[in-house]
Amino acid sequence: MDQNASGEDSDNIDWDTEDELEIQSSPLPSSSRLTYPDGEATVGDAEVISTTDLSHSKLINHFVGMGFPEELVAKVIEENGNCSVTLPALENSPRQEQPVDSDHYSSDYYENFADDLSDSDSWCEDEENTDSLSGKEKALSFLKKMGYTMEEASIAMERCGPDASVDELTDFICAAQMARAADPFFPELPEKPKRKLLENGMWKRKKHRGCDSRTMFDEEPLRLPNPMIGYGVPTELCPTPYRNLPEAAAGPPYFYYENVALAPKGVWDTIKRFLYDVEPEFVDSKYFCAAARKRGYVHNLPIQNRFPLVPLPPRTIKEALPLTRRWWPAWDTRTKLNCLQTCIGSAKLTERLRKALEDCYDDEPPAHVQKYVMDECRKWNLVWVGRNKLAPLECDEVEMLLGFPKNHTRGGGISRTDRYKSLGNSFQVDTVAYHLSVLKDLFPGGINMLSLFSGIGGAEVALHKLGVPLKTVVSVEKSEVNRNIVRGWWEQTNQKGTLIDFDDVTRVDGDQLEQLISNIGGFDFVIGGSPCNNLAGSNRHHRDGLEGKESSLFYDYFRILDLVKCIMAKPN
DNA sequence: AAAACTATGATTAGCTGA
DNA sequence: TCAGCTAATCATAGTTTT
Repeated sequence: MDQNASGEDSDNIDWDTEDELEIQSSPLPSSSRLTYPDGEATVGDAEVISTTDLSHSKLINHFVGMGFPEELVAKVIEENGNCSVTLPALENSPRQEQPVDSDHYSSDYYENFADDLSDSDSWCEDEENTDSLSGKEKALSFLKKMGYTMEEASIAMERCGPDASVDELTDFICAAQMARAADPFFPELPEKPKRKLLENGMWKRKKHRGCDSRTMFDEEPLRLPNPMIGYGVPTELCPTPYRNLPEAAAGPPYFYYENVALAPKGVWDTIKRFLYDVEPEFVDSKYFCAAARKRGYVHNLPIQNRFPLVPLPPRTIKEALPLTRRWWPAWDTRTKLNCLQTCIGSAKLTERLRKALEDCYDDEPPAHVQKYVMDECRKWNLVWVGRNKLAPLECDEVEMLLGFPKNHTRGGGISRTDRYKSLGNSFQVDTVAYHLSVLKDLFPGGINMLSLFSGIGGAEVALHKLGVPLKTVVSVEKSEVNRNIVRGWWEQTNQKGTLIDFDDVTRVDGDQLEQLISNIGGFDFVIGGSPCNNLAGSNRHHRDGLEGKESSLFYDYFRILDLVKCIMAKPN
């Protein structure tokens, strides 16, 4: 077999990363303190941070940053010391069922809030009256009394787990409500005529009503760039632009979030708003390898002086899969594969294609057959493996295209089906590594990393290939086979640092994070790509957007990142 | 019980010519 | 400006085989 002959034995390369990797146990550096410009006027950071749940304080700042009047936020905080009570007070406002109707954008929009705060005092009493119930019933009952629907409450219970505190539950519901309220295209919202009116005329008119009326609704919807090269790719010559990060986005820690670019409308606007208003960087991995992979990345990393992994991977199908070259007909003009997904084409399909081609004598097939074959080839990423023979990619070919070492996902008890699934859900290593390359100079002594939704370890592999020493990796991954893959890779590559496993992001709480941060001296980097199941176009059944069963775990990414930011900012 | 196998559209965005 | 077209898409559910 000469399919390895291209010299891609990346797992055999000496990466010269044998620096001493001492684990630090020093106290938090006071220099890592953050400032929160959003809340500086009326929301006293010090007081808010001292309340029970740190993430709430930043949520408050978000409300201010998103256009809620500071007076209102401040007032609510004054009335209720605990953020977890004040946030629902804000969110039970008209915003929840806010129709996209120009009538509701009048200047008295916020004046309605005052009325909705009227019974906020009674919540605390209700909390004490439910002691006799079980934990779950108690929480449900409490949430119901707070004005949440049973549906919201039970979704939150399911998402946050049975042992979640009321604070965590309300936190989750608030996040979901914020998303729902902020999404002008949310399903239960108005019929089309009004929407059109808004898009065509009313939208712009509102924008010119002065800075005071600036709200989240005024933002232009995000558009995907064409070409999809983000702030630049190694193979396209263009100067790196300068970008101005929002102050609230600044680290520590550095963070990096990933998900599918082609999500339902409004999803990326929501993601952006939660992640400190950082503009997503949309990049297609076809500029890094032989397969397309359109993804959005939200991060606060520097974008100057990036460098790619070398050697550069093959960037055409024929270079990546040289054995297929001799079978490739001239009328199949593909040079790149489409997105590598979690499932492959069936044998029945390739049989149908073979028969359709064999019926065409020995000449070129007629146009309609060519179109039929090409449509299926593009849909299922088929490659030519013989005369009239098409086939889906093998697991190891997917591994290679995604930038993983050969056999990275092989063996150790994982089925072939699960290999495709895990690979299809992974990062493209070269793409991510290009973005993360700036960490090498920033952390020559290595990094402490929090890796959420780690999967098969795309982030870890990328950093290792870059030569960034991994001091501590706290990895959170639900799938046991995936955790085994990362653990196996960790040992096989003779990592000198520490790998710590968790299995459930919804169970990661502030106490655990405080403990971890105090032990390792803080996280330098938080990375994760949350589930795309409910965002991806391939999902026929439950493409429910960010509120979907799995994709709503995005809010846990935000929650955990925000907790880390707050803990790291806290003077110690 | 686990793994393999197979059938199953809709939502976007971009392009083009009327 | 817009209907009509091309094109892409980190998947799920049900069934069969191992």
